[in-house]
Amino acid sequence: MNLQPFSKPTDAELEILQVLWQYGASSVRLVNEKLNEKREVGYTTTLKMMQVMHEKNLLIRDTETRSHIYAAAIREEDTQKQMLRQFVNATFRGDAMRLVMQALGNHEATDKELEQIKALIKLLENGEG
Amino acid sequence: MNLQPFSKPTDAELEILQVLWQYGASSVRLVNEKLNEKREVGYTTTLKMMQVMHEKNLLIRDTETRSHIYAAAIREEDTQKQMLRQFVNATFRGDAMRLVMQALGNHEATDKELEQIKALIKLLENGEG
DNA sequence: TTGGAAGTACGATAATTATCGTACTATCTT
DNA sequence: AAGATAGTACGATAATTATCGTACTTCCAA
Repeated sequence: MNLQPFSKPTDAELEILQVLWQYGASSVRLVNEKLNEKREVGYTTTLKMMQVMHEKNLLIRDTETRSHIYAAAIREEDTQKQMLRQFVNATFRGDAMRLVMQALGNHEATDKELEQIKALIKLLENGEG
Repeated sequence: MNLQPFSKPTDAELEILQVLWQYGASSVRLVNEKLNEKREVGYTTTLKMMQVMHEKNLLIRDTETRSHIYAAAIREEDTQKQMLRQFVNATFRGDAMRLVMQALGNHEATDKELEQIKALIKLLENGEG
């Protein structure tokens, strides 16, 4: 599965993917509106980006209806996983644990979150070893 | 401190910063050699990059000696912190805890690392609230 | 049935990044 | 002192990304 060599989406492409992951298959119109909640960007800019992403096989689309419907061609979790790996390598010289410590240390961890982590640690401690 | 608005270094810039963080102040020659352990890159390419980074205030340099000596102008930990924040926002929609869970889940955590995390959790549980 | 609204396609362009060739300069070596 | 060596400066360029204007198309509504 997932044979293509992963090519990191750009920041702007990621913004579009986020919208599609969050709201599911959508028109350019909707994506553009969501983007504009964060920053100003022209409609045709978003359109062009999504067309290019379609060519890059980052998006699939249905052109049956007049306003074409786009969806992410890659799964959010797979993408996150790959981007995380690259990020850790590039920024933390491959030391994932340092990243975790940083993230934990800076984050205002809630009780519930700490519980989650403790549960995960337990799993890891017993688990497949 | 750190008044400038943080502008994310590019991937290639980060590679150079990594060398300088790891080996301390260095000549272009040395940086280029280290880069070439990973991928092929021409000497003048590295030189030019470092000159540009100097203009961007990412590097400082000492031009006293014939072969100029460059050093990172930004601290590794500060940079990591800021990049981590941006990465989490862009890739995990701001959910740092999801990142931690992913990183922990994918990482083969050693006993020692789990101990570290447990210690950190304890700190967070008692600590400053 | 026609005119406007909403859509797509596509080319042009600006900005940024990465790359390197070439010219110039300073330093060693013999 | 002359030539080789190692360095810097800098301009040109390719590639990529982001942005948008304009032309064309389709559909609905008056």
